Amino acid sequence: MTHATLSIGELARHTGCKVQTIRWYEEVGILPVPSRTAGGHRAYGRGHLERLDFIRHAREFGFPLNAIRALLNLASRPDQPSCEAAHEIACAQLANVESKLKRLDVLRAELAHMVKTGCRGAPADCRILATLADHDHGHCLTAAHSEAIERA
Amino acid sequence: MTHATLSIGELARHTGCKVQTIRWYEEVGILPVPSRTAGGHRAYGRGHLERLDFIRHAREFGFPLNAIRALLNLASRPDQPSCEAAHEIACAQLANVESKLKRLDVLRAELAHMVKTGCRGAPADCRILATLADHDHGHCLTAAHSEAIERA
DNA sequence: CATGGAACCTCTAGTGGCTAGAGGTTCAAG
DNA sequence: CTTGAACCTCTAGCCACTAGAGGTTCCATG
Repeated sequence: MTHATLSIGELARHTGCKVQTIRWYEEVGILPVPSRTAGGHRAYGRGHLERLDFIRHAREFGFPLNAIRALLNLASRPDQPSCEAAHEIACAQLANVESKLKRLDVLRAELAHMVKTGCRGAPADCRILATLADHDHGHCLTAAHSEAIERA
Repeated sequence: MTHATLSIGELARHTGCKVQTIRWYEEVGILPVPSRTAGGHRAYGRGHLERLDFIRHAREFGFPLNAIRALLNLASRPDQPSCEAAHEIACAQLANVESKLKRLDVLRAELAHMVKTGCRGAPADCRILATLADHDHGHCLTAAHSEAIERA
């Protein structure tokens, strides 16, 4: 009753996280090292469950692990500046997502244009290959994608 | 006059590609091995320049290297089925970008909500940390982000 | 022709966030 | 006591690069 323990598989089921991922979170120090059974199996407690829930949820929001680490530190000691710092981290992530969206939107328009134009029967007239081969970027809708558009 | 050669640095300048990246493209076999000077420096020709231009341009459209490899093969021998195959690859990339856009849009809305709600003075009431810690996802606008929203 | 510094060379390791597999051990149900 | 699922560690791979160490070559000056 005091503190039931969970195997790594049970923890995985409870959190929707893969077993290997849990072990990897332990390795990179974002999830505390659990105690072990006599045979060497990991035994997790409620604290681990909550922390992993937090991590998974934050990952779904796209926060990188470093940001999650910071958020977890803030959450663990609810003293004064925590809230502001959390706000900053969330804002940074929002800005990140917004910039990705912008770049992807440009990209979509260009790709859609490329696909739509297609080719006119003859393979030599293929617009897709022509667009990609074009030195002057003349087929592009914009030149705005010049700096690393992927890595989005 | 016949075929001026370019050093790796000159090729980099002409294509907007980093020197290391060019070497890496060679290593993974997407850019042909160039000839060398007596001292062992790489010497590139016009063919390399054009191919690297194609690669860079395609990368700006977010095509993965494997797709670019396929596109280059198609471009090199303009026989019948090339155009259709190129179209397929471009469509796949467009679909890819569109699905990323959808997921990022959901994400943006949720993040914006999270940031906007903020906290109400007391750090214990911080909505950001609360949202992330929330087991039931009660603070989320949607539950649609459940499957891997990042990797976008 | 000597010199110096920029540009080149190879090789290794790191990024982020996992995922997959080999080869072996432990646990729990029957 | 047996079986087989779940666990263990360790290594390597993914993608597309990027960074750095430590050494060599090139070429424009003096």
